[in-house]
Amino acid sequence: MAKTSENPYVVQPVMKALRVLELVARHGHEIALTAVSKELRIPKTTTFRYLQTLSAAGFLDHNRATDRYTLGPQMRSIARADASVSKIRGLARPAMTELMHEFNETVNLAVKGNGTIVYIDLIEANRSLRMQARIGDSHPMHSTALGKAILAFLPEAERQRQLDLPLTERTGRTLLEREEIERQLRQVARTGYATEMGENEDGAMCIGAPILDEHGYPVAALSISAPLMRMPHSLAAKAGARLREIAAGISARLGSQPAIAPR
Amino acid sequence: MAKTSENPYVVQPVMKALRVLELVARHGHEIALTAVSKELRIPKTTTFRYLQTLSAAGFLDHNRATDRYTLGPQMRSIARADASVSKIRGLARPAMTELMHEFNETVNLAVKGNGTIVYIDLIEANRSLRMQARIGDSHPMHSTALGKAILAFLPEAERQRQLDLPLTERTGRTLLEREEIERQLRQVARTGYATEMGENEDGAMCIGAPILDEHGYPVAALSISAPLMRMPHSLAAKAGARLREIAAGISARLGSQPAIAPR
DNA sequence: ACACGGGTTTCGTGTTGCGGAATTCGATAG
DNA sequence: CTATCGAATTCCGCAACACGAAACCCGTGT
Repeated sequence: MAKTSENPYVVQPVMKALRVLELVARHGHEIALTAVSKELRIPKTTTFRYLQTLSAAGFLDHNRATDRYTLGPQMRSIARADASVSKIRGLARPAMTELMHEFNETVNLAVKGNGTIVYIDLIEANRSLRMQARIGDSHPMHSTALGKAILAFLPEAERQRQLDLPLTERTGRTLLEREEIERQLRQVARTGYATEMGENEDGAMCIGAPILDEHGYPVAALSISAPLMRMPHSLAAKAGARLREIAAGISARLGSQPAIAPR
Repeated sequence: MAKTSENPYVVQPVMKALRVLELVARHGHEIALTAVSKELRIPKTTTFRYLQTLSAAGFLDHNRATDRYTLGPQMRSIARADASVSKIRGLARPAMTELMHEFNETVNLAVKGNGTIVYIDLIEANRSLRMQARIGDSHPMHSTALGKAILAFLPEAERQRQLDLPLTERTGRTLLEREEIERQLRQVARTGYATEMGENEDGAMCIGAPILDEHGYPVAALSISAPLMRMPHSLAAKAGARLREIAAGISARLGSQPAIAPR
């Protein structure tokens, strides 16, 4: 077999299992062990083990009734998440660049993770003083403008569930009282953007607006972050309005209906 | 390690590699070897091999410039194909049941594979005499009504490429001359449905209409199949018209613009 | 120049994946 | 009810090969 010649670091079991995964996935319908084994010329026993492993990991689904295999939830879930993220990133990027130039501050894009927000893109201002998140970082919902923007537009039940979790204290100014947080979230829902002042990182502030999908669900948020000293109230209000506007534009392109329908 | 206790047939390298795949995929952005290794508590060397293998298989993408990994084309392609198939199947199913009752013959749904059509669903008529395809089977394009319906609506270049391949002879009546096939395809393009009489299976016939996606590309086709003796010309014409109508309905729900725009 | 962090390569070890064969299971038939 | 076939599981002994520590390489920052 000349298969190994390519890359000395490929682990054969993994490679073969991936071929099984691909075959099953592309088959488009339930397929049985023997069929896979014959098609790929991998002995039945080995194929069996791969199918078991792939199923155990959720990448395949084993229908016990028919003893056949299909694409599993894990694959679908990963694909969905990825498609959603890249769609949002793609839609947001031009607007983010524009925003960055407009205010000459760093612009961030984050999606809602499980109880956190995860940065998926950011465009850095060309300034010496800046404290940045990195793409892939997670931050708590309640201590960031990005998170507060999302929280404010979450369905009531889910928001309550989020706020019931223990709230970590990132800085001395991090909001921890339920009352105060809820008051702010109502405010965010009214104005359409959230503000955070030194609650996540000392000396830094952030203004964020939510991005809603076609169901009106806040899947992501857009923000501008700056050192506290560089962002006076008047400028913050202007930035908030601008963020709201741009985020709404992205939401619209995700299929979200604006509050007041045009046409 | 209590990990193995579950299922004695899981092969560890595969399982661990899948955890790597999942982590990278869910990270939503480029991630480096060391980060993966630390996160999953898998030694650097091993993680390295998995990342190499996953990349070699196309499930991950290795950015040589930054030495980081992202979700690869293979995953996206599989996900796309799967989403498309299940969407079409879901949209078509009710109409297929209806059609089956209307004509009391088997109704088939197939997607375009690579040079073939692949059955992704079928509803069988409750009759004793029937010769069926099975879900997952592939048949040549040129010998089936499903395939001819798709061929007729393919972009010129791709159709030519298909017809340049050697054409297998399924029965004595299978069309093999380029001239005759192209004549028929023009006819199909005009009438909106394709007919096949004993060209794929002796004694069986089939009538098919294409399902077009939002770009007008024929991603799938719908058909009614019956023994030759049970489907006289007059009935076939009626079935063709009905198939065209129903397939167009499904196409519309896939976002395809009808030939004559309404509104 | 040096240390450091991250990626790649080497290499000897023994784990563990492999696959042939035996077994069970279930459906169909006689 | 027994036979038979085809498919999925289980068993088992062997050695291939995955493993991971450590060495190495290379670019960066100090």
